[in-house]
Amino acid sequence: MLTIGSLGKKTGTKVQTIRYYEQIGLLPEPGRTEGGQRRYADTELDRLSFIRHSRQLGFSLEAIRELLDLSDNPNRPCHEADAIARRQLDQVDQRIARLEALRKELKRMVHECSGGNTSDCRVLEVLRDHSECLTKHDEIGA
Amino acid sequence: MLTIGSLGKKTGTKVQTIRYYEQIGLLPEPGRTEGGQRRYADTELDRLSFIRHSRQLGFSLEAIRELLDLSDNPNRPCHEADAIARRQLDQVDQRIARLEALRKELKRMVHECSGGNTSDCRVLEVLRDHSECLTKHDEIGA
DNA sequence: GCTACACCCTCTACCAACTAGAGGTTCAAT
DNA sequence: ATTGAACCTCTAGTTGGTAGAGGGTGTAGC
Repeated sequence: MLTIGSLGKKTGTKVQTIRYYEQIGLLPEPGRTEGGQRRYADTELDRLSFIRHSRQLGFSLEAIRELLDLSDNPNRPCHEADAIARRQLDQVDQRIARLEALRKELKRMVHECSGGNTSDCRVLEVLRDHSECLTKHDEIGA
Repeated sequence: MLTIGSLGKKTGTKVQTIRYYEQIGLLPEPGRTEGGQRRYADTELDRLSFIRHSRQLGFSLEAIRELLDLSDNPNRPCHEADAIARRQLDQVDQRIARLEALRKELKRMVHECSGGNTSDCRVLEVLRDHSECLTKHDEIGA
């Protein structure tokens, strides 16, 4: 039986985060000691590892909730889990594309700056005047 | 003189967001009509455009606050603005690198899935068992 | 058995950067 | 004068946690 602190150490999770996951229903309510302290078994360790690993791969807590649900029902078809992962992959692809457009623009800004006063700073100038940009980037950030 | 709504339309900003920027001191308090409605001049239009453009390039509101400050003082040296932009560029580079590691892992997961039941789903299996991963990705997400 | 002290408990509030809605007022056109 | 869109303030919600106050518990050493 693990205390919340040692569970945290084993999974690389802060204690508050574990309680937070319990609060939003991602982790079940664990057993307690007489004095009211949480004690965890290996099932909970596995579940928390699953959650943390999924977070590292960028899945949202909502997506993880679905994945856990699928994982709990071994006879449900696999394509649902697959679809969630594919969706995540798409999002990552989109974010990379946006960030790369961003990088290009920033690099250009920074390279054109030649020192001096802010009155003729290229960085500020570009920020002031959108028309100086190469791309439209309506939604580049995010 | 612009109403808050038309200022929003011109800059692609929601009305609530403009009020929010005012609240946190990014935009000055504008003039008001007798009835208390905000009215904006071109200075504010420029300032909001600057903010929105910077946001599109991924700058934080705090960074934008500094940039606006520099922009307001034309005789301050340019390298400060340059440093802020470089910092942003570094962050973007790091995010891209992390996302690319992520994409690799996700792609592998998805490709290995061959349909069937969740009981032998590769996606779920990889999430369960970190050791199946190619990279360490302690901090891949984010 | 007693004491120290690290660890645990709940609760509230905070972070970024907005967004949404309730409930009420004003502006401008007809 | 009336209508209706747009405005006002205020509060609360979003995601995924993090921080701190104020107090209780578990256990190791003596």
